[in-house]
Amino acid sequence: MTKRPTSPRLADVAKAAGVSLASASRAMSADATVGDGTRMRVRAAALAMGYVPHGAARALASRRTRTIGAVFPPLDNPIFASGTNALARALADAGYTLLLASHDYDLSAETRAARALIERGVDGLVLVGNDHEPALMAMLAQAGIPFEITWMTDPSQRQHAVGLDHRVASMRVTRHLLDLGHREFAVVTGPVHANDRARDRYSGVRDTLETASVPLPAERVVQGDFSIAAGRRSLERLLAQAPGFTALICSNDVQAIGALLECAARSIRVPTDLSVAGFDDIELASEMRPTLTTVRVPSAEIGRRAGERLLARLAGQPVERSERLPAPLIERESTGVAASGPRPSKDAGAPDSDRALPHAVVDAEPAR
Amino acid sequence: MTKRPTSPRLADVAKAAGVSLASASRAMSADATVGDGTRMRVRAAALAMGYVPHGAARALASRRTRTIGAVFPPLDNPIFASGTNALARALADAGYTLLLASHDYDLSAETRAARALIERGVDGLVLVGNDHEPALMAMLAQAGIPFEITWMTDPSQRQHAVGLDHRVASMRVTRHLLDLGHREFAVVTGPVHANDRARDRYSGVRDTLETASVPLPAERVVQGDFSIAAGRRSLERLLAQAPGFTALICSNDVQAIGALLECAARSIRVPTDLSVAGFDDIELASEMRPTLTTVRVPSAEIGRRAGERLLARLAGQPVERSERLPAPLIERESTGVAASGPRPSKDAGAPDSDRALPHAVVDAEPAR
DNA sequence: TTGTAGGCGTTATCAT
DNA sequence: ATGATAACGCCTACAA
Repeated sequence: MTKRPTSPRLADVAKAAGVSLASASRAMSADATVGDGTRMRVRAAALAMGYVPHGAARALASRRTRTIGAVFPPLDNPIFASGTNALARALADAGYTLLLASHDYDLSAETRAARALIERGVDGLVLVGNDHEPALMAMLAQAGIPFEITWMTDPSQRQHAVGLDHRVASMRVTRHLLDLGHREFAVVTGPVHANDRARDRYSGVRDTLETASVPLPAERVVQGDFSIAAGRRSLERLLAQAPGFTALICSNDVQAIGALLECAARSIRVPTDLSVAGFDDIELASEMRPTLTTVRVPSAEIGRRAGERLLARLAGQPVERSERLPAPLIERESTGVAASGPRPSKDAGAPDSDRALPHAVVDAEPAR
Repeated sequence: MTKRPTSPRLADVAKAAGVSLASASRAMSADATVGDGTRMRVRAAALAMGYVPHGAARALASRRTRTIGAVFPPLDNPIFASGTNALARALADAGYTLLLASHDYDLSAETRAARALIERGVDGLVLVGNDHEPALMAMLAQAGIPFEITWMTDPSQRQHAVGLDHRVASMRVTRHLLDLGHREFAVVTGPVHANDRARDRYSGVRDTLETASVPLPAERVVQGDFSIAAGRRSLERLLAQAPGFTALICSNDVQAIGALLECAARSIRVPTDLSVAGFDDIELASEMRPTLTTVRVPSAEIGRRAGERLLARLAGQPVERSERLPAPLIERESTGVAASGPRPSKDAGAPDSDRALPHAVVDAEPAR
């Protein structure tokens, strides 16, 4: 044992390069004012010694960690997985790292997780939706940490947010089915506690039907979590307790695919006997047979933009408060003219030709 | 403006509680020797002032961050998503936080990502597989950071690892199909660069066939990435360039499901005309029609165990070097007796009754 | 352009 | 059980 092999510090690098600690520090950080020769020598010495900066020391002195935190619902959900992935990538490209925490739609767990991230000194935070404990918001305010709300927009424009209007998108789906002549609806909703996205989607359906004077009795609404199995069971329950519906709206694609599989198992023809719609447009939606009518949620773009926006704000650049991404209705094979639909509202004779275009993208952004 | 509202430091809490900085520090960290009264007063003061510990300062002084890093391939892959999820949870339960980085099967990106994590002072690191740049291993060694290899075991027992033997599991799948009388095989392999799991799975198939003197011509092997679309295209290519096979082995479930969907589109009956097998046992595998024969990979458990093992090692507890989790073959509906299978190796008359048990778990751990 | 020196907020080592 | 006080490794005015 020669000397106890502790990893080299910046001071060691400086000594090896024959410069002061300060110069070494400048040479290592990109944009400082250092002589070219000095920079080269320092960098070379650092490389040779296998020097790795000490993040904590750097953070303590500079008061920033080049780290962004994110508190997400379970990553098992494909949309959050792809969002996380895109977020991590956007940050990495800028030399930032993602600190990740997740929770099971449990607000107090979310607060604890966020607290852990804040203690770690994250420079910014990414949250999902607007459902949070006041304590969390207070912590963020006191710590002065910039944050982004994702997947949702903030109508009040108080928070920085990048996402979509789940309610409007959901109304679009409902209207699509109404236009196909459906009058007997059933709904599979997700867990709505601590999940404003699911709540908005449900209220979009309910209110649209109400406006159209189409009833949605309580027995035609069931709640299940976001899994294929839950989708199957939900349809099963609906068929048992209130059969006779011709249109089924699910809170997300995973549930809808479960419903489609259950239909296949029961020889229920889709869309002849039953139309099924989802939400998210995961890869499987366009690959299933029948292909699934759904709303395209740009998860990866949400993740990417959240990262970019946060980085821009940290750099002092202006960004618009709330950014709404398009969430177009994607009409596919799983929805069609109502079987026993009474009076199809519009051109009930023609829609077959429309449906012949499976992957047609109908971006019905409300005209305004 | 009264005083510039900077967030309170431990010194402020100490003052408010009427104790010294040192006592306040001890009162905040669980296991120190402090008087009960002191602890109470300090905690109360901290709560009242909304005190949040400064992680960087703490890390600098204590030389540990209570943070674990993980460098994963894309989380789009369901197995990594659930593994990440379980890992994050296991760590959170112990007061640790997960620092996450991901890469696209790019070794140099992986090294860069790991470096970023090490700079952040992670107390431990989780990697996937054994394919890494020597530079990364050198960094880990020099920094003295404990790490876990996941999804793979390390036969040499040099590294700490928790995972499964992809080769053996893959051989099990192949033998299952051989036993069903298949002699004409086709294989969809994943990207094998920087992915020893995929390599092992492929070699397991190839070697098993070779041992059985069953040919696997080059035209019967295609490579595609891990997506449903790639699975479909791969089957398409195989049918175009070398039709006539009765068994298809895919590198993972996502590809296999793509293949099943393509079969449905082409009216190829599964398993009557073609048997299809996957790997991973994602949720969809048991929900698809036909249900998919595959290997159950305990992704969530791998993530959880990786976290637990790392925490145990950090606590100085002993853990066995390399931990192999069971990866049983799950026989389901997508595999069956070879249509034109020449001389079924064994009891070709009976297997139908076996196949009548769709979800049967056959854990064929090699006897040894 | 480069060097000097004073923090950054906590923990840990000593005394007491 | 508690209190001073010296690290911890780096950044950043400020001075030269």
